[in-house]
Amino acid sequence: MKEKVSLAVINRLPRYYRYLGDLLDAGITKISSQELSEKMGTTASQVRQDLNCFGGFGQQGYGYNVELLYKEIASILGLDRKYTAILIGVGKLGNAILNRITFEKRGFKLIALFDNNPEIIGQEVRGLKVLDVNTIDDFCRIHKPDVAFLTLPREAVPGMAIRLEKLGIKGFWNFSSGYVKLENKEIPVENVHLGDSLMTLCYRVNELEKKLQNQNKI
Amino acid sequence: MKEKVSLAVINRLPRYYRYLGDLLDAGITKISSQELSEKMGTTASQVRQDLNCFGGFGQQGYGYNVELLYKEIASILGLDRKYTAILIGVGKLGNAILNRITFEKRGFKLIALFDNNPEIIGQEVRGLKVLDVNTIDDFCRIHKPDVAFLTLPREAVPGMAIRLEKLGIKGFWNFSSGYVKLENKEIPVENVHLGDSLMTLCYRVNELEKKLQNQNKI
DNA sequence: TAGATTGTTAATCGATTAACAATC
DNA sequence: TAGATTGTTAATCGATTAACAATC
Repeated sequence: MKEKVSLAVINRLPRYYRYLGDLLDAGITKISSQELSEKMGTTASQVRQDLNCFGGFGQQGYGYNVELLYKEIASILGLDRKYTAILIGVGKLGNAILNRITFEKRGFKLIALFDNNPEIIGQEVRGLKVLDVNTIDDFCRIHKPDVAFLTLPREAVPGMAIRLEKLGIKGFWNFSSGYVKLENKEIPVENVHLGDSLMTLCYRVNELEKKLQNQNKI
Repeated sequence: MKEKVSLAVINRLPRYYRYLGDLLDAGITKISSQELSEKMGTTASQVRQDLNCFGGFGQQGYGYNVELLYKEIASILGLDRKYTAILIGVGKLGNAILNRITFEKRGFKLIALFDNNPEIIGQEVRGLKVLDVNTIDDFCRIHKPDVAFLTLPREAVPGMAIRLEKLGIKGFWNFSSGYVKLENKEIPVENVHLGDSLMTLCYRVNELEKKLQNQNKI
């Protein structure tokens, strides 16, 4: 068991988890590091190294029990813990996220939604009434949510982040290109920078094109 | 100028680009690698190494011209190229993406939307009529779009990806947890795995909690 | 010119891969 | 027992950081 596990490994855990879930659904009960690595597009060595950061879940000569490993990874990720979450910004993106993600399976329980648009406030979304963002301070003092999902406009993000940090929020899932810059550098911030992802795609398509053009020349 | 630039560097380019855009907006004309690194939370050395993969854009004793560097990075990423794109799946997520991302600034021009829901087909979104997904083959043969944005349900993704690959699509932006598994391994696939991101956040919040608890014990 | 800061080479660090003894 | 496959140590590879001469 390792002292401090690198972010590279952590980022692979959800992927292992997904693949194992698929195997489970397919009724497969055991898998070797070799087989799993082929599915993931990595090496057997890496699979074993990664898993052994957290413990020896396999069995020599046999491999890994799919169900056991699946549950172990859920436990490592803390998906059984259920942190409470609030979402700020019930616009199109907020709605899409609410609609698409099963928070409960990912370690969170959504307890409130906030917006500043009078037309949206009061609406019911996914069983929760949208609250006025002006009441967020009181809400946090009373209910002490663990994390915040930020699906609001770019400009509003930095201020809201600071405000929520002061209110005791200890994790951010940020969808805007605005920066979540906090006092406490230890508070985790997961950014989903869609624009960045798209620009990376642009670069890679470019590279492929260049390559194809060079091949045609030869 | 480097032969093959690592993905680690590529993934940082959009971030440089964003920060430079902010500087530009703020009317700042020059910046040193040191200053830029502080904003980005990295080292001056890394900034210079990264940029020098593509050319010497700075000037000794002065630093980098913000506007010039901004334009250079746009050109490296290929944002001036404007690849044509289609989007498949005009549900909540598709709509949110359409609403939020300025494709034109990210190297793409959206030319068509597709869905299989009769209620959605025919609607106009962002100036484009939603087309029946059954007509996608003909559309691709005629208009030869470069890339596809996949915002459809998980189950539909693998089949659609293969179908589109055969139709000549050479880049995918995938929002589902379904796998885009292609014949040609060189075709770029950018996955936006929201669930993975959320699970990583869960892990990191967990780590922080553990740390705080240990501190309290001491 | 003196000071600042780049571009680039060299050193370090960390992550990935390979190898193999342990063992189911 | 023989075969398979893990857990783990060692080797390799790549990425990051440091250092410094070049030069604006």
